[in-house]
Amino acid sequence: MRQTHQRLLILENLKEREDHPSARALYEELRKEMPTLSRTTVYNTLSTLGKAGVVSCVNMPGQETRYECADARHCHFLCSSCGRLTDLEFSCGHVPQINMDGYVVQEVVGCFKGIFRDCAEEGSGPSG
Amino acid sequence: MRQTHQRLLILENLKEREDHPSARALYEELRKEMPTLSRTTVYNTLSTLGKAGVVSCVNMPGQETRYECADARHCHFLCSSCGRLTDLEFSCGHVPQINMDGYVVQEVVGCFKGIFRDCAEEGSGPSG
DNA sequence: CGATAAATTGTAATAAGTACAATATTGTAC
DNA sequence: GTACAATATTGTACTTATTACAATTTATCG
Repeated sequence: MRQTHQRLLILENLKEREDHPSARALYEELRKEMPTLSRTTVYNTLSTLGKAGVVSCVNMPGQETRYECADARHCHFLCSSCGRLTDLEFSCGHVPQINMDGYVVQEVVGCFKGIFRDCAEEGSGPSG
Repeated sequence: MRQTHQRLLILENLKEREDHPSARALYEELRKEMPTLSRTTVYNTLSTLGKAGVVSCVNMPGQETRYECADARHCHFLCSSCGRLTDLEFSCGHVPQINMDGYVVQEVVGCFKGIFRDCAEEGSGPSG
């Protein structure tokens, strides 16, 4: 894989931040540093880095796909009030067990949806 | 909530099948029985039933949102070869524990991606 | 049955993501 | 350093899931 300015920029940015940005968010942010950057490149790069196992993504209903650097397996928590997506320290522990059956697991997408206590106390909840 | 033909039809169909259809798939299927059914109604109904806690949905990268009747908490397995989405009997066991911290969990979205042994043996994998 | 509030419908819009062809850049051989 | 081939980037156009909205229809209650 070639080392291009765009790829380095995207990967560096993804390493620095912990807010699991979407492709759009990355594009908006990085355009400030590299105005010629194209949306397509962001998607391509995330896809390439994803296939290379360097980047992984999180998908939740009604949300854009959000990306992070792939490291140890962990789960995610999405706050339905503020939209922040954070890492949870543990990983789902059932993976080895389900390899027994009729399928082979390649990837674990564990995600928890709820609301931060802060958010719950501030407003009166996500929909009110 | 009003009891309409459309809602009953959608809910009944969702109860019968176990393939976790997408809104589009439901629409295509149910149009045979009710040709006047509109796409918007399918989306509206799934959203309404979702808010009522009757229906839940599963989201995986690069996939349409797929729906099922909400029952006991469980995880899902998506086969990257044939696209089938099946229920896994267990649920992620960490939910009570993470209620301790700074957030309240409302929903668990546990999903495992991989390949059915059948699919793996038949072809030479999803991309070949 | 008639009123009213809610649901359905179809069209149009939004927006995430992809395809593609032209241009530019990278890594390598010399 | 220069030339070359392979790969990456760019921008536009397209696809497609989902949402917005206004007009029409239907469910429910008296």
